[in-house]
Amino acid sequence: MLSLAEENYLKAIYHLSEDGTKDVLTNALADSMQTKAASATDMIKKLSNKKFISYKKYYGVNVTAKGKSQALQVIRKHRLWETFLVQKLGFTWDEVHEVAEQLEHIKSPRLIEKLDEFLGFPTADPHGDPIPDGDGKIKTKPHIPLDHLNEGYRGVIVAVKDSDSDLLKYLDKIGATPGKKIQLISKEAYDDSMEVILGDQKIFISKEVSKNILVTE
Amino acid sequence: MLSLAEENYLKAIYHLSEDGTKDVLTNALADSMQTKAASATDMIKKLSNKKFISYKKYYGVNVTAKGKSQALQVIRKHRLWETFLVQKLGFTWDEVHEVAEQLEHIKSPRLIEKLDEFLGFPTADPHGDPIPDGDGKIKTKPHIPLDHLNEGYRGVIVAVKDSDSDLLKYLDKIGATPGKKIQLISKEAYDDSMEVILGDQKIFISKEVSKNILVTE
DNA sequence: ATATTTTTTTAGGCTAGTCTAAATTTCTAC
DNA sequence: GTAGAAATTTAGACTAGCCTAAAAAAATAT
Repeated sequence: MLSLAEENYLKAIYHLSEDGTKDVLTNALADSMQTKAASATDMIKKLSNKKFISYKKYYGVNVTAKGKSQALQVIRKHRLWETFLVQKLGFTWDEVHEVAEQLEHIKSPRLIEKLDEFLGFPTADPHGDPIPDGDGKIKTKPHIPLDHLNEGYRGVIVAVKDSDSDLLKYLDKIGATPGKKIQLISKEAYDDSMEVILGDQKIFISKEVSKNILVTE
Repeated sequence: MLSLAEENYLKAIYHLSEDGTKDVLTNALADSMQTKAASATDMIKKLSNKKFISYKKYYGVNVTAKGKSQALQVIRKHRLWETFLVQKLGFTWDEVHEVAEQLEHIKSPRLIEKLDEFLGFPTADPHGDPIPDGDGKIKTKPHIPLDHLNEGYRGVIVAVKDSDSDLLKYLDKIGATPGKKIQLISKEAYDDSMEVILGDQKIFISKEVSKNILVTE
């Protein structure tokens, strides 16, 4: 059984490793957790002793199968709670993250089963991120950042990067939410800004924004 | 802002003081928290320094107005979550306490407002215990333990004491839940056991059980 | 009213998680 | 391939929350 702090570190490692594919360096972990490298090293040792990560001194860490499965359970809880907050309690998109950070640590397998059922077994959270099932399996839809595409593209928004609250508010305002159809009308070669059709509106967006909109096809 | 441990101690003090009316002794608090007296003393000092309780060495503690208000907020959250678990997620009566003990510590005033609204502003939890409002006000219904009443009594169950999971299961089985009408047919002077009508059934209950059923009138 | 028992507090030590500062290892540049 | 820079680890210290054992205060019994 992991402590709250251990769970948070493990989740951060999993995310930084891009779902377990890359090594994570101590400083990157410390930055992400807003602590110092020394603290990250301490926690790395603990998680390593418990076999959630494998650790080679000075060269960073990897999640083990055990660690990945544990991280996915936390992510599952986080995304189910976010879905609950938006769909059932009427929270807006950009308000949910902080609360879900707390709720994801509640220990009760039964609660999560029941919540999943109550929400109708959703496969994606309000940001479009996939919700792992009880066994940690993820239904991954392919998704491409909008800035990689060209004039003439038509598709559907599958997710948005949920890094920043101001960005989320903006995306919400222009209606760029998962599930919406989107059409790329023109793209300016100079700065990669673009004009798109979103619902029934024609909107101008910068490359900064288009990088954070993930679409199908 | 209180830590998780501080919140739990404060809540225990409030309950042991019977809603702030009695002094709470160090050993009673330690027993209730399943810790040792020395730990209770440590925490008493902390809560006292922060003005949530008033403390006279060797003579026990009292909740201050500030402490009472804080305790009621935690109790409010606990009871709202219990209501949610039973009404929305289909938990049974006896399963909710442990999970609510965790959920009650989530810090988000907005979450509690929204949850309250989602549940339709309930005034009592599944055990019949009153839910304090946002200002800590409690709608108290008068309630009498069933064993204090005599043959001929008719009334309604307002609450049950939620001390023990086996008791709750039994009460659930015989249908002794808050809101149900109850009629006392006969009472045996020898052992205070009694026969009651509950719904459409005639049931025999011992004094042990009747002490835990709280009724109106 | 004093001796004994009970209760409470204090003293000192432990772990988890954090920090700063120093030591060590790896990387980079020449 | 070695010097300096950057990253990482270690050492040692701090707080919160808990413990045991000893000391002190209050309650009780004769």
